[in-house]
Order: sequence, then structure tokens, then C-alpha cells
Amino acid sequence: MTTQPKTANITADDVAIAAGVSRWTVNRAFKKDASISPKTRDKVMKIAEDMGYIPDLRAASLASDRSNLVALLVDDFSNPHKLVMLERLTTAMRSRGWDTLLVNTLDANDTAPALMHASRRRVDASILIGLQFDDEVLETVQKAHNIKKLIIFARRSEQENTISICVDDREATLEIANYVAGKGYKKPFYVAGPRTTSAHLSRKETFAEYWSDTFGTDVQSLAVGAYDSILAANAVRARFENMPRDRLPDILVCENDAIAMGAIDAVRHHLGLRVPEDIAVFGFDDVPQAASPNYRLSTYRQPMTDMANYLVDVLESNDTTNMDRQFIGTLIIRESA
Amino acid sequence: MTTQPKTANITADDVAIAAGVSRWTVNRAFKKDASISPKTRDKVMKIAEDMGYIPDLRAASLASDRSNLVALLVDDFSNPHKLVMLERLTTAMRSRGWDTLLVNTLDANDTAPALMHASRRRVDASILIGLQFDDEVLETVQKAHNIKKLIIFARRSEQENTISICVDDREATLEIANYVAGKGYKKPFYVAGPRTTSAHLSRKETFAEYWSDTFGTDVQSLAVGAYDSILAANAVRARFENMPRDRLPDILVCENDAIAMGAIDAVRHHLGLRVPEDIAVFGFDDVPQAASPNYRLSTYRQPMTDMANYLVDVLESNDTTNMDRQFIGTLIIRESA
DNA sequence: TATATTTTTGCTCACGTGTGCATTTTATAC
DNA sequence: GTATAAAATGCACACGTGAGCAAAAATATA
Repeated sequence: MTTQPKTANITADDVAIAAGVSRWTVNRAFKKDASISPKTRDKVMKIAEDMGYIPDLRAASLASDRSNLVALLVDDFSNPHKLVMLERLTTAMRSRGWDTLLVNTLDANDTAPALMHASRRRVDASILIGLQFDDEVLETVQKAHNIKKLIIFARRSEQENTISICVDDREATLEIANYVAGKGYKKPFYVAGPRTTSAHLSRKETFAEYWSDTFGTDVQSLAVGAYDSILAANAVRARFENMPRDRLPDILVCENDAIAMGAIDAVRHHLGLRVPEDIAVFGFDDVPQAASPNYRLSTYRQPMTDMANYLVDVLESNDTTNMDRQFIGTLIIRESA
Repeated sequence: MTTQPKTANITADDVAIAAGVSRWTVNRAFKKDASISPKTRDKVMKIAEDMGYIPDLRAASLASDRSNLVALLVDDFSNPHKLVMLERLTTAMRSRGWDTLLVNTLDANDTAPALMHASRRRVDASILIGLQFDDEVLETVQKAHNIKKLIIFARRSEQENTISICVDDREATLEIANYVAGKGYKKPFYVAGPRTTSAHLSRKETFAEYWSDTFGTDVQSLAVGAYDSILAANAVRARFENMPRDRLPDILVCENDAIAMGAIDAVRHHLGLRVPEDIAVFGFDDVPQAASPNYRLSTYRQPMTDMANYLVDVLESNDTTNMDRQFIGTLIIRESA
């Protein structure tokens, strides 16, 4: 209590002196697979803990040129599936030693600035999670050589310099279409999400193609401006509320669950019809709410855990080409279709 | 294309040479309120952009002992309100120059380790968002002097060394209770969330106290193990499905919307009753889904944007005491009660 | 124009660690 | 017990910036 060392930060040097070893030995103790004898490591670790020493990753990263930090760019916080992605991604990453910088891309034109911003922390990779991006973004990536890897998660991308990890949309949609056809639905209607330039989903196109090839009929559709249940409910209402009963579709196939849940709400509360008896609804993602007794949504589950783990594989890999990968999910059949 | 400089990282020194100034002048150009002439700044910035120079925040942080980084610890990803919080917090922080480290506390005992982990990046503050924490956590904070500020967001905390930013639960609950009583409900039942040790909400207690003081009757209650709609639905079902109709409550007052939505589902789909005619439901948070035509949930909205902005004020302040603050929200009345 | 004042610029030192190699210590073989 | 291999440890240098002060340049004052 007399001449306290001012709570000065404790460094490896301090621990080294206390343990009677060199600073490098202290740092080695904290490093897996380092060349150090178990005995010294134990001793050092014990003293380090007593002294409250915590390695400084800023300095480590500066010296080694690896940050073990990843930027996660998110634009759309209204889709509950985002929460699932965040959970799976952070779980996989943290358990394997990767930290996550959560970057909110404030508006549509903010993706490139957000990327630059993140690169000021020298992230080892940037992940775009299910959001739109255009050529400007790619151009930024080219220019800023601080952006080492650009991963598009849960979206297809054919771009170079980009790694895409997603579900095989075509396969998934064909499975859904097949199920819908097999169940005897005759008048499907597709409720799509926002149409973006680069990384947009081709689910609607695949579904329509299947239906046209198989039955020779066109599938009508509508595009909701965002993956938002309430917007979707309003869009569905607007489209169908004045339509004669016999012209209504018998199933609404939706681009994802957020839209599907909005569609169910609209069918019940705005159109006054039953799901699935009057109009069935099919979703995509299998968000937790899809299982609620209220929705009982038939949907398609993406193998999120596998995808997240593969993402960490990508982070840890040195390859930069041919890392794209598409996953196969599973049909989840409940009562809505 | 001949002897490329190996894409070596571009530093302030490189820009300095190109611009014919010293390195410090380059860094000053990037720093707001720095002592530098507008002319030089323009020149430097132009050259810096051409060269693709991006300041390295690791080095800056190392040298200045301020990281402008904040750890956001999240444990429960099933409550949709988390998404709202994440959005508001990251918006407020990023627009004011703060970055967010998203840390998933993998399980109940992981809070303290997660805190240590984050402090390896020398975050300027750690934010616990609506999750449980106990004395072990506080002890960790004491010990690890790298944790500069510990902010409890959306939860009350009386602990020292801790800053709590939340809604005034007592005031809010009294408003709700008052509304419920004013509407003539006679047999309220409280559906609470998980009971944690330290930072648990006292909404149930306040409500019960009000009811007891005003009408002299006890309020029955039940606690759901997590803020999860499906769990809540099951809990409500289990509690009431075999209860004679005349003993059922006339309103379920819920600790938050996730639980309230589960309660509505249970009332309708498991008990086969109507909301609000047979049993009304009241929530808390006003999550986006609460407005859907399906739920039309009456609830209480926390002033999230104000709370998030105040949080950044706290980050930027040097005070460490008396920073706690409670906010007043607003009653949102829809059809569920 | 000479001097005082203010603004701008440059510089020394420090921040805490990793890499790769040289040196020392310990284990192995005969 | 000595020669040899293997493991463990120590060290010079590098990573890119900020704080605070000293020197230089620009501006104001008389």
C-alpha cells in the first residue's frame, strides 16, 4: 500500500523476471506447440496467473502479421435467421481461437467503407453474411491489400478473389419443388426477397424453371423489399386481398422463413383463410420460430454448423482458390405445407 | 508486372517519403483535431489514398493505450430482442468510432473466461448484454486490471466497479400493472424468465407487490428456463392444460416478448382459447414480431436508441462512478391486452 | 523591419510481442 | 564417461504507431 507500481500493465517481461527466465520463454509458455519443457511451462503459467498477466494480442498480431480476428459484416438485422448465423459462426470461431469483429454496415453504400474500416484492425478475413454487395466492394478489396480474404457466407458468388460458402440453392429448391409437386399442389406462387445485383439467390428462378419444365405452366411471383415478416405480410395482402377465391394460389413458396411467416400471418389475418387447407406455405432456413405451434412451418434447414466449421477451415487454410463450397441441407416437413 | 514490391504493407513511412514530409505528419493527417495545416493534410491524404495506405489500429492502440474496441458478451441468441440490441448498439458505436468485438459466451460458466479472452485484445470496455453474471465474474474483473469498464446493459446491477444501463423496471412494471388493473383484469398471472443470481429482473416482484398492495391478492407465477418462445409455450401449456376453465387467469403478464409470444401460441394452440377474449397477454421489449398481425402484442418499449447512445457517452467519459442510469420507456398498446 | 506569438513540423522514446537463429542444457548411445 | 543428437532457452531485430517536447516556419504586433 506504499509505493504501488501504479497498476502499470503487466507484461511478459515482468513475469520473466519473477520466474527467472527470459521473456521469450514466458511467451512460449502461452503458445501451443511451442518448444518449451513442461516443467518451465507450469512454473511460468503459475506465476503468470498469480501476477494477472494476460498476453497482449495487439502486440502479438503486430509482430506476427496474423491477427486471428475476422470482421463479420451484417446489414440486415430484421431477419431472425441472422441471429442463428451469428450464434453458429461465433461458436465455431471462438472455440477454435478466432475472434469476431461485428461490423454493422449502416446502409446500402456502406459495405465498402465498412470493409476499409475493418481492415484498419488488420483482420485476417472479412465475412459478408447474407448481404448484398456490388462491384464497388470488390474493387475496394482489390485496392486495399489489407483485406486478405473475402468470404461470402450463405450467398452464392462467382466472383474471383472471393470465397463463397452456402447451401446448394438449386438442389434445395428442386427438393422443395419436388415435394410441392408430389403433394399435389397445382397453383404455386413464389414469394421472393429483395433483388440484389451480385449475390442474389436464384431460388425463384430454379423453382419456376422446374415448374415450367414439369407442368408447362408459369409460376407467378412477387418480390418483397426486405427479409421482413411484416413487410412480407403486407405484400402478400396487397397482392391477394382483392383476388377472387378461385384464382388464389394453393401454396406460397417463400424465399425464406421470415417471408414465409409473414405470408402465414397474411393468409390468416388479412385474407381470413386457413393454412394449409386454403393456402399452404413453404419456407427456407428453419429459424427457431418456424417450429412454434403457431407456424409449424415446412421449410428447408441449412447445415449451419457444418457451414460455420468449414468457414473456420477456410480461415485456417492457405489456399486461396477453389475454396468455394456448397452444402446440402434437409427438408423439414411440418404442417404448413 | 515485373518486380512488384511484394505487396509489402504500406506504412505511414512510405506515404511520408512520397509526400516529402515526416511520418508523424502523415499520421496527424488521419487524426481529427490534430495540429496540422489544411494544405498538408490534403496533400498527404491524397497521396495516402493513391497508395492505399490504411492506418494500423493495432500499432496505434499499442502506442496510445486506447483501443476504441469494446467487447460485447452475448450468451443467449434465442431471444429476438438480442438482434435489436445488437443493431442499435453497433449503429451507435460505429457511427461514433467504436468497434465491437462480438463474444459468444459459450455456456453459463464461460462469462469470466470470455472476459479474460476479450481483454487479450485490450478492449476499452466490456459490455454484458442482458445476461447473467455472478460474483466470479466480478472477481475476474477485479483481478484482471486490463478490464477497464464493465457495463451491464439492459440489466440492473448494484455492484461496484460496474456500470448499469437499463430501463427503470420498477416504473415500467408499475405502468403495466396500472394498465392491467385499469382494464379490469382480475386474475393476472406472471410468466417470468430464468431466475439468475445477480442481475435478474425484479419485474415479477414489482408486479406482485403492486397487486397485493392494491387488491390484497397474491399473483401466481411461473418461471421459464430461458427467454425462448417455444419453451415458454410448453411451460404455459404444462401449467394450465388441465386446469378447470374458471380457475384460469384472465391475463398473462410476461417478463418479455419472447415469452409473451410463446404464451400466446400456447393459449391459442395448446389450450384452444382466444387472445385476448379468454386470456389476454402482455409483453415487454416490443420486438419487431410483436407488431405482426398474428400477435398484436401489447408491450413496453425500451428506448434502445437512447440507451445505446448513452452507452457510448459512458465509453467516452472518464468518470467511473455514478454512471448508472435508468431509462423510461413507453407502453405500446395493441390488441393482446 | 524586428520581435513576439502562434502554428506547424520533426524527433526521441516507448508500446509488447513474434521470428529465426545461436547458444546452452538435457537426453541418448555406446 | 565421452561423443552425439535433441530439446530447451536466450537474443537481436522487427512490427507501425502515439505522446510530448523541441525546432522551425508562419503569422501577428509594434
